[in-house]
Amino acid sequence: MDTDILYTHICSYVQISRDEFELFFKLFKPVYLKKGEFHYIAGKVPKYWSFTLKGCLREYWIDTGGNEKIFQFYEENTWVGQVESMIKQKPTDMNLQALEDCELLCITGDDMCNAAKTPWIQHFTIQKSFSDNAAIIENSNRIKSASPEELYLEILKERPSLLLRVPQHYIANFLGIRKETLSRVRKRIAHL
Amino acid sequence: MDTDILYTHICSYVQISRDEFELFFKLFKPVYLKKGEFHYIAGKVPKYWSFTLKGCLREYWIDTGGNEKIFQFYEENTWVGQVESMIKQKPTDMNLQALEDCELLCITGDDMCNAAKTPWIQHFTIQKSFSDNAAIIENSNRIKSASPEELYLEILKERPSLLLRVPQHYIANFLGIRKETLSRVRKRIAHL
DNA sequence: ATGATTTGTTGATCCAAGTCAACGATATTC
DNA sequence: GAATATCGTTGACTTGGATCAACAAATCAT
Repeated sequence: MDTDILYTHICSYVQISRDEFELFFKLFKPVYLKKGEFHYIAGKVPKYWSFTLKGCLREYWIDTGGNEKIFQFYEENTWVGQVESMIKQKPTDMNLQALEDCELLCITGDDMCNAAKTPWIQHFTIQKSFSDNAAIIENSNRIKSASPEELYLEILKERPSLLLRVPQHYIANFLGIRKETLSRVRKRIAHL
Repeated sequence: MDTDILYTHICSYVQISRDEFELFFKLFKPVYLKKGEFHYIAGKVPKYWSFTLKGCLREYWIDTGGNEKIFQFYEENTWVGQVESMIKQKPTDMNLQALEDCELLCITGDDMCNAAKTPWIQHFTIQKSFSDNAAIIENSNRIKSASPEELYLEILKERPSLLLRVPQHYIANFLGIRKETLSRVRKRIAHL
């Protein structure tokens, strides 16, 4: 198992030695998902907090009208999990599904809580929580205020890799528009 | 100064003694805002993290089109502040304005960081950050998926006090619709 | 390979909300 | 208490995106 990727990632939040990292790393186990499989589903408490090594996943919930709403896509080197739900042992309302064969590094809620007694891990957790918070707000604001065309151009600029691996109708869903509308937006943009 | 309100509030997150609380409480100072005044503005780093004792505030940002977008209203017994911005000394893009004369309890970013060395305060901070996180996601999801009428009915149910003290056009802005549309929604609902 | 499913495009129509404008009602201010 | 902002309602009109439907293209399964 190549530990470099996660080590590098964590170092972007906190300065730690390789040894400190290895102790933490021992708590993770690899999980492999086939395309289409679920890592957690609505109505249950997720088992793990996970780091994506390979693959792409979509996290969605079902709205009151019974429609799937994609909340987020996760690609390589991102964390995914329902921390609040695991801590409080409260079922999540999100579903996490692999869009490709995936390879994750997973830690249980309990192990994470214990690990958080270690100062640097606690610090990492807090930093991450705050920056997640800010990112969610920013993302939420963006979606609230932009037109479909602006949203698509933004995703084209910010996350071009997504567009190459995720079916368009999922992108449309994520942006809160119909697949037909996205198709037309793309056509309009191409003609510019 | 009546310390009961904040003490009770914090106890809903962590079990602490009155003495422990008083030590923490010493770090807060009262701030009074007149209707219309700003507690922080976009482009600067906010000075304080604040607990609302009295009054109502709106937090908004300016979108790329130059329009005000209300992100949240704050009433009594809620925390308001840009934690990420204070920690990283990075200017916020939010404005916080008093909609009524307000009374806040404020702690500086530095004092908060120091205080976070105390275990219960750190625990409180983490818990709050996680639950904020979950709340923001839920709110963002709601706004994404509901019709104006559903949104208004929800606010009517969840935060009826807001409707009594906040001008309707601010509510409309918060819901992401025009004031005329909200007026018509209200008319329709009244006729049911 | 071939049939079946998933995915993406295009056209026609509809409708909810935006826009513009006028006006009433309500607060604020001096 | 008159003058002035602010706030809320209503009407007429426009429009962007949803909806419905048909089909084309790509992918998958056996």
